[in-house]
Amino acid sequence: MAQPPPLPSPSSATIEDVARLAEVSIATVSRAIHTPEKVATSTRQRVNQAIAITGYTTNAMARSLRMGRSNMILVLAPDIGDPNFSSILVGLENEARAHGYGVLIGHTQNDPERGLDYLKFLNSNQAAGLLLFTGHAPFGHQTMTERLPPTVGLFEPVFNGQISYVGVDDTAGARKAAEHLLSSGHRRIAFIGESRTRLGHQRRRRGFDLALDAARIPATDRLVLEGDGTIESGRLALEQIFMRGEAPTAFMCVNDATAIGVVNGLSARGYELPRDMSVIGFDDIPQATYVHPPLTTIRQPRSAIGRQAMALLLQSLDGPARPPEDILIMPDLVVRGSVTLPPRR
Amino acid sequence: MAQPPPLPSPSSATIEDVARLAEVSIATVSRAIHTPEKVATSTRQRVNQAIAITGYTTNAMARSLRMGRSNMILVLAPDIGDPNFSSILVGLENEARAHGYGVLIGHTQNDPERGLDYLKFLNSNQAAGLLLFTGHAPFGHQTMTERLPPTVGLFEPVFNGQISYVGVDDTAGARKAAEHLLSSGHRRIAFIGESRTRLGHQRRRRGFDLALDAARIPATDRLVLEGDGTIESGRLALEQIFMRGEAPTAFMCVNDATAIGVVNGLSARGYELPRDMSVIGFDDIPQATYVHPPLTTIRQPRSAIGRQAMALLLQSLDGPARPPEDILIMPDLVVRGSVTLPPRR
DNA sequence: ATCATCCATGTAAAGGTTTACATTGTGCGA
DNA sequence: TCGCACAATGTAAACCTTTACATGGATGAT
Repeated sequence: MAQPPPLPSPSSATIEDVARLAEVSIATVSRAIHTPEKVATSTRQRVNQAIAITGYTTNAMARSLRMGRSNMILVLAPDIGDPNFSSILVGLENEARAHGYGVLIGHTQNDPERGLDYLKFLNSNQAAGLLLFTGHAPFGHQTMTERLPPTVGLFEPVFNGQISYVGVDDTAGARKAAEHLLSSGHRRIAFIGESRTRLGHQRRRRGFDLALDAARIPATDRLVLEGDGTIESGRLALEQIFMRGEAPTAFMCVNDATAIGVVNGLSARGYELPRDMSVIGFDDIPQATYVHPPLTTIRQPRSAIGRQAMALLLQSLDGPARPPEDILIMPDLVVRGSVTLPPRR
Repeated sequence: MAQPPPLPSPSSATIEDVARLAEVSIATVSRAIHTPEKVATSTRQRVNQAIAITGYTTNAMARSLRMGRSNMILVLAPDIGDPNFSSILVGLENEARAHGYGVLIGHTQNDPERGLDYLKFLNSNQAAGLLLFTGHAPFGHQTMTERLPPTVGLFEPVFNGQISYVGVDDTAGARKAAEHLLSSGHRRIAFIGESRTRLGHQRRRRGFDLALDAARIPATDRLVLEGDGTIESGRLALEQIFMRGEAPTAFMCVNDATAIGVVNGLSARGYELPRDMSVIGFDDIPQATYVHPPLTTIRQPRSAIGRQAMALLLQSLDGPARPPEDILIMPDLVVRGSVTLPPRR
């Protein structure tokens, strides 16, 4: 008859249980786990057996308390639903896992109270490193970075550039987008989504200007409208343009959400796209494929950003402190159906 | 002249620093924080002052280690990008926060290895409770639930119903959807997304059958196609229907993603919707608004589910153990543009 | 004046690890 | 045979809290 399997201890086993069973001291158990070469083979075997029987797993909390450092990385995002977020996460996690780190996610909702909760988490050494999504400084801007563990920003700089960040080369990407419109023959182009606060969006504006400068399009021929990067803001900007009565032949939008707003607005006004108007976005979010027409846009190299950001973070965890470093990855143009030649006058 | 502000200790202050400064014992400090009524007013003031000066925040890890329980809730999801997830999260977090708990998110990607990492996290008492998204059992199905902290499932039952879950009443919701199609005059209706594994989807199928039974639609008039709930699966099922040459007048899809696949497929074949075909979905994901035509669907009461699930979890944290309990919330029909009368023959 | 209460505070243990240092025992060279 | 080096293991402190229990002093009743 088969023996019933050994009962796993109801509340999980401690290192002491293992030591007792293996008839060694707890120090030896710890060594058998972390520096096996310092333990005699026979002892090691007994310990491993005892671990198997008890089902022991080391209490990460006690471990971190003692070591003053955990092996978790905290990723803080203002909005988990951000379509950029979920795809970047996989890159982050793969890289972390390869180095023995786990990833936890915190959702701040741009609420400083919540940010503070996570700050306490960090101050208790419950995470060894911090990743900040989309340039938000979740603890209020005055936070001293000295109290934080090693930190890397994702997509946008944080804390006035006091820390490293990994992002896309917004200027170059935007320039590619604008050049695509120019080379399709457009001359009157509107830029939708001017921002005073978001650096990335400012850079995209700059890329737009660089391309149009190079093509010698006079500044007076450029329409620039403000927007906060939401679908609604795209629609709104469109209204303003039509109120002024100066319709361009193409729209370059600061991101895909804005572009979707513009596309919807144009369709609602009876324009047939892309015959009557061309629209280009930035980001390549999943929805970009499902708009009609599918959006031509600039693709965020998401998994590359995730991988590099985590790699950078892990370096500063293990290695010595290094000066902040900005890594910009070049994005690519994705041609779909929303850009064609301008209509004949 | 203003004094320079007191330097915050470089590595964060411990309770001992506070005690020294306030000239009391660490026990008194702890009491001043947690049971202030047991500390003399004057002492309490001195302690509070010392806390302010040192910038002390209690080390959550040491606290949890001592108390054998933390005040964090872990939410485990196979796919953070799931459009249901982000909106449910807010409900969860609000409820948790109101009771002094924080929320951390783990992304399992349906990878048992990652699941195991989070299991270690739990076994170290780093989270007091667990929330499982979409019926996935991230540690492999054989895991003994005894080792887990109090756990509640979201949307679908987990561990064969051994734990409570909060979800939508899929059967009733699907019935509402089917009845909407019936009352619009449809008689030949296809159900897209039959599943052998996902219970929620099976229930939706059942709601479909109940409605059609009640309307005395013979079983032979019902088309049922398999699908795994992805956009692609919707498109695929559509192909099969056309290959068989038995087009219905309406499609009831197991979820919105499937419905989007069907809508795209129909448009690609030149059908004009909703004139030629009606389509109804389930879930009401954000994209449902941006398809053409906007999708009529059944709305998941997301924030209610989040709130209730967290409330249920918190109850079993504080109160005594209770038997597993299933809470089903009734979803509502959202009428948009994808359902009309069937075309005349 | 004596004693019992009670309030405010301190002492010390416990929670589960890791690791510097101390101890033991073995083998080897002289 | 002695002593030394080194390998294997054990002892105990430290990480930072919380809390049961002990202590001391003041208050009030008798």
